[in-house]
Amino acid sequence: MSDTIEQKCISKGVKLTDQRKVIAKVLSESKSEYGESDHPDVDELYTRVTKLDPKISIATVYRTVKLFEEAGILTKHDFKTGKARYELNDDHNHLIDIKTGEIIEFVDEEIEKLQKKVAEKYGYSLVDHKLELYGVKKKP
Amino acid sequence: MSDTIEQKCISKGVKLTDQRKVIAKVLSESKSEYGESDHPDVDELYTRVTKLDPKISIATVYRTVKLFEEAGILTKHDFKTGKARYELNDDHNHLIDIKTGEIIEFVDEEIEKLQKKVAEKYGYSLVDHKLELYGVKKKP
DNA sequence: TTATTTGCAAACGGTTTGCCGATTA
DNA sequence: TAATCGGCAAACCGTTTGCAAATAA
Repeated sequence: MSDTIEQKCISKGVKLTDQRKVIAKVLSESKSEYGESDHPDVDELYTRVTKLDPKISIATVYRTVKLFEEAGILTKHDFKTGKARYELNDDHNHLIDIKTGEIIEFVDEEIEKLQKKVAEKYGYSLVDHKLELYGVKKKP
Repeated sequence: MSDTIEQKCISKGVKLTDQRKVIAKVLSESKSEYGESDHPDVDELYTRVTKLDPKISIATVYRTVKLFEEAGILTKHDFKTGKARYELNDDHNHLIDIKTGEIIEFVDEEIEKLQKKVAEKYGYSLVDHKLELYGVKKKP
């Protein structure tokens, strides 16, 4: 589970090219100072990637990001902001500050359980879910 | 609360043009046979609208839909499908069949409460939320 | 009348793709 | 070597916008 991206690629039969290694490196370093993913978009990834290898094209970033998503390595988010944003796969939800855009990650076991229950109730088994909370900071 | 779209427009100071009336009409008739919204995208709206008034342009549909959204009449959804889809404002969540694309609407008071609790926990007051469950139908 | 709206077509911005030389396994 | 990949630039597609004519209030 805590394999590196490169290991995951190998186990999924994804060819490891230089460009993909660089992109993988940037992705695994995409953490905020609190250790959470900072959810970069493709442009942002592209600028970080070209610092390590200036010859990589943005088309490659798009292709790689899609590849990694299909391999179950990355998760794509749309939020309410036009551009798609990516982060390493992990099972958590997002609380988004509608004033600042700050993103807080959280998990809540109880909510997870209830989600499963709702799906069951309609005769479905839950495959995936997306929960986004939008809020404003309260005065202390 | 159960005002018609036209009434809402008037109370929000939105000018009622012929085109907007037609689009409002189509939107309020956008129900599945079970009375749920069928979540049309702009293209779909456009084809329905032009059946009533063939001269309306797609630009007007885009502008109107955005206007109605800003007026709190419509809700825009992105789901995982490229095009934005719209429905009359209502407070419910979506369970999406990943095989068929069928959309089931649901509300769950318990989940709502927990969401509010999570936001509070991080010092936020909840302004909006989005919950999507993706599932597959179980064998009976 | 006057500010707003519409239709048209062109522009936009994020994303995808065809071609072909380069690279991986 | 065979299959896949990457760079480039052009295409794509949903959405937005500038402009002049039309229209709601």
